[in-house]
Amino acid sequence: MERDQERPGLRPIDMDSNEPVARRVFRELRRAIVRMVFLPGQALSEQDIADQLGVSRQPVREAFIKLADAGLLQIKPQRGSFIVKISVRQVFDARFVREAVEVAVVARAAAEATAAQIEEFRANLKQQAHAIDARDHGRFMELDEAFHRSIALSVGCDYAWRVVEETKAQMDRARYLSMPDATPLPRLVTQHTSIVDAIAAHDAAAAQAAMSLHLREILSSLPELEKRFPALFNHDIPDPP
Amino acid sequence: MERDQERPGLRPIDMDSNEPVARRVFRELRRAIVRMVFLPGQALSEQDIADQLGVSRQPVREAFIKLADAGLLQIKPQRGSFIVKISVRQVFDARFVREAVEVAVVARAAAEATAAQIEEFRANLKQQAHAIDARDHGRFMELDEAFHRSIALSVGCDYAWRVVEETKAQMDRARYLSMPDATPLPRLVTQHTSIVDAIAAHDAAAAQAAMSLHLREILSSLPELEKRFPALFNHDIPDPP
DNA sequence: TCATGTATACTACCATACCAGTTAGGGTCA
DNA sequence: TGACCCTAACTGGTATGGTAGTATACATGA
Repeated sequence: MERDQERPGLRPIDMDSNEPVARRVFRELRRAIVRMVFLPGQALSEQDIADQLGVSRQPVREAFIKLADAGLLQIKPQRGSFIVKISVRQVFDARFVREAVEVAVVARAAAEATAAQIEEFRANLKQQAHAIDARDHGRFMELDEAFHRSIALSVGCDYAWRVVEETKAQMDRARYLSMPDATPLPRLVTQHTSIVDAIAAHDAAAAQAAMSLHLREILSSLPELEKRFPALFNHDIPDPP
Repeated sequence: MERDQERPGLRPIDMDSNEPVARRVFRELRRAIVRMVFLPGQALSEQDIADQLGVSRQPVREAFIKLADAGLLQIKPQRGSFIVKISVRQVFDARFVREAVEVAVVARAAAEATAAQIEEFRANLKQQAHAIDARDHGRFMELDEAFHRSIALSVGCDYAWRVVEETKAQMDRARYLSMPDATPLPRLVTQHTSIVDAIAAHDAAAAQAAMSLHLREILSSLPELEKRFPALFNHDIPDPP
């Protein structure tokens, strides 16, 4: 048996593609970090990753820098690079920004969304229900992200969604941690439905309230997670630069 | 006379410092772009900048990539890197996100700010008035930024401020463009004062409304600027990747 | 046993060299 | 004169070499 099959790790970078190697390395690493393939606290070496992926150190270095900007990797000069531990403070900060942006977006959606777009949202909701029936948590998380994204893009808030995406990275690590037991997914679908209903009714205030409530509940299990996986969390205050 | 005195350009990077060269190059370039030392549309070469700053291409390249992420530079592989033209669409998108975040921040400030912090805000307001009396526009913009930052940091919204900083870069280029004639600065101080008053009264709704109004007016002169400096603006839709 | 100095094996950072793709200009040929 | 092609001089992307700093294992000493 191939060991790579059992433990996902990192697959070699797909050659013969126009896309810069550095960008693909970044995406692959980011995916691995968010999906907890690399655990918080773990050290990552430019040389190691370069060898595993079959590329030189240079693109790996560029990917490292972008990961550091995204708050997923801490580069300690002349010492090493480490997956940042999940910080409850940091996750809640990200949630705060995400709520601010998505609440503003959904208000615009309630004012501007067309019937066709609302139908699209509802179609996604049906798929979410199917994914739950099939016990396919990974699929549900993809649909969840697509749901929020489609709302933002439907009203032209591309840049706003880009900001949300960055904040999501922090939050999603915690969500992947809680995946097996799973937060009650049907409840999330109910909340999603409330959001769409408010948009369809062109009730901005209700849409904002529904989105706000939804985003506040997503992380309700965070304190419990911190107790269950203390090694993956950063409890103290971060050291200044 | 030194030519460097007349045309700011780029000064050589300060040696003997622990801070990574790449970061300093990034800051210097970002400052130059936001202050319109490099004009939108202008080509920037990694090699040129490296020579001007007295460093190698490597840290310059890293700075370029970060500038591209910030939406200030467009890197066209094998062709060149160009200061992105100001896009009205992009500036308004940034403004939308900034308003969403700062409105949420100021609501929290209205709920939590202490008397000492409010005094600090008012002290800044006085300095703003002095800067206007002294016709020191540059100083005013610094105080303006410090004002918004101090509100965010006073309630622990460090990450939120980081997001705002990114959005500000887009907006500030337009503001520097309108600097000489100047938007009516006393009006901005009045709006700032309204915000502080609402915070002091612990009236979250009023604070939100004041901040929202303030951020909407900042760019009221943007369409006029586009007419006066058409070469610096990007009028068409951006070409897909 | 414990504290301390030192050699070594890392790290990330920066400089340099090479590569492939693009562009612009000049010369050639119809 | 005009369309074409080829060459040379760029561009950014990648690979590699060298340097300074840090952590650690280990030997040495009290």
